[in-house]
Amino acid sequence: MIKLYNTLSGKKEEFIPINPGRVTMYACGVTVYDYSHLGHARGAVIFDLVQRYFRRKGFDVKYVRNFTDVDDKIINRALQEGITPSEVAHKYIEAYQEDMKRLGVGRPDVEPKATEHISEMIEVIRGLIAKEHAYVLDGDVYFRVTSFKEYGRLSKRNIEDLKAGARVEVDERKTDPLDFALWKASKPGEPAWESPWGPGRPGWHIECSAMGFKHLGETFDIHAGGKDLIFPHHENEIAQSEAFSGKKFVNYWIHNGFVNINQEKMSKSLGNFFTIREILDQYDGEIVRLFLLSTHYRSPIDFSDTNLKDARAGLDRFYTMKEGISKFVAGKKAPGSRPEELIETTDRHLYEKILTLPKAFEEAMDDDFNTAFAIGLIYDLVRDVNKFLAEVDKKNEDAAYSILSSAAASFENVSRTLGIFLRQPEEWFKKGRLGDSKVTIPVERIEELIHLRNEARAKKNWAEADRIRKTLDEGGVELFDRADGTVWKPK
RNA sequence: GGCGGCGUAGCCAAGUGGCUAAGGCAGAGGUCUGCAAAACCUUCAUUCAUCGGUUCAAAUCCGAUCGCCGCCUCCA
Repeated sequence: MIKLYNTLSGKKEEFIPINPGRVTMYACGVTVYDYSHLGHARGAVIFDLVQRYFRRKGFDVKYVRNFTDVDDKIINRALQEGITPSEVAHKYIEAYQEDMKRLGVGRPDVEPKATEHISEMIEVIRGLIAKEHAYVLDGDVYFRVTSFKEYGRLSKRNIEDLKAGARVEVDERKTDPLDFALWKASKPGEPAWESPWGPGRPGWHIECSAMGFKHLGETFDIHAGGKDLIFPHHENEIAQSEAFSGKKFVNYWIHNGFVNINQEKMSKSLGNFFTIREILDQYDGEIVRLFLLSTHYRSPIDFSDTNLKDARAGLDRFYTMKEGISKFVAGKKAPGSRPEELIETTDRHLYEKILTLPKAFEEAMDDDFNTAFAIGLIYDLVRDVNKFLAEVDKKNEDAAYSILSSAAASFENVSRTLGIFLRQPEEWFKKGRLGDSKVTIPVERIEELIHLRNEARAKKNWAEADRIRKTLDEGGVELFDRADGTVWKPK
């Protein structure tokens, strides 16, 4: 049973799909007017994981994440860059796709663009006008907030409070200051589509309703987005959708917390943001992904160098263990039948823990996608497996094989869902860690120096060995002499 | 001003009524190692912002206080 925190009720609720075994899910994507920042990455990573988790649990999932490709900011950007708005949108969609790929975020089933759903939006607006939930003003169309009695239910506000605190400059023509635009008449030179109210473009909120309707139906299971979208975006979506269809729009609303810097929300307006690609220049995508998953998705997460380094250290530890397992298993044959019987009683507990990891993982994930706890479970078992590896020589070989190959399988099982810890250790140590390093020596030269140093070591020429170590150290390379050979890592 | 949230060890972070308050990083001591690191072992919160209350029992529920943050304007 999956429980998730529903913003609508303010509580964790058992997930009950509209159609048994199926999940329809919509996540608000990005407005493509610039490179996306780490805050956007957080939502993308967590909701990608949510839909993957539903699939793991056997649900047939339809996951939709949109691109807002028509908007004031895109128009402004186009003027700045001297290209058309659609060129701006195209450029940043491409960039977003690259960023997502590097973060291990899969492509949703549908990635609708607002500009490709203009006629659907017009239909919804037309319906809202017919039902007197909307009105036309000089080529603009506004939604009449007071016509929807449940307005404020999601964000837990009432219309009076909103009016009292309103900081919006009031457009005197609107019937009510809270009314929001469904359709905006275009000024000359702006992107425009024909409509019953004259040439114009859609307001922001209407796209998600129209695209949700089209791809998922008038009522769907889950709608996701950042906490900052609760009001007004999602509140407005509910109002216009339910006023139009007369049906409940969405059963479960889930919202992720912000990425903070020095306890402040990372945002464009504060100017304290890092784009995903800036961060990926320094840290491998897997580090960033692990960092984002190591805090519960509804809590704020503080972006800092220390926290990224912690994530990197965690990956080092995991891959060191994975390497240990591979080294042991390599070259050995799988034992015959019932090797479990050879496992010593002292290792029974470990074996049990290994076999139940996927189940424990699911218990954590079932509880509102508690990835932080799930990762804790993995680290906990890493420690136990390392302990076992440290004395594996004393163990029965078949039993050890059985334990370690089971461990590899269990880790693989949960890693596949989390989208981390999936690489080969060599690849992690040679490539993954290189991203943020200050390694100034070419890899071939490093290997060559290591070879020379080992020749010196073989002759017990420690002075020469240490000189080479120092040279590499100055080039940002750290050496580790292990029983099975010398390994290097970026500092 | 309205609404919402948060405050757990040096740092990050789970836990939201009841076994020893997960896990990680950093630190300390040890095993190992030419040196070093990794790995392993040991250690590291009688206590959960503060003060009251409810309860047989609270980090977990209630109230107050202090501090921080978010939304109310485009925002993941």
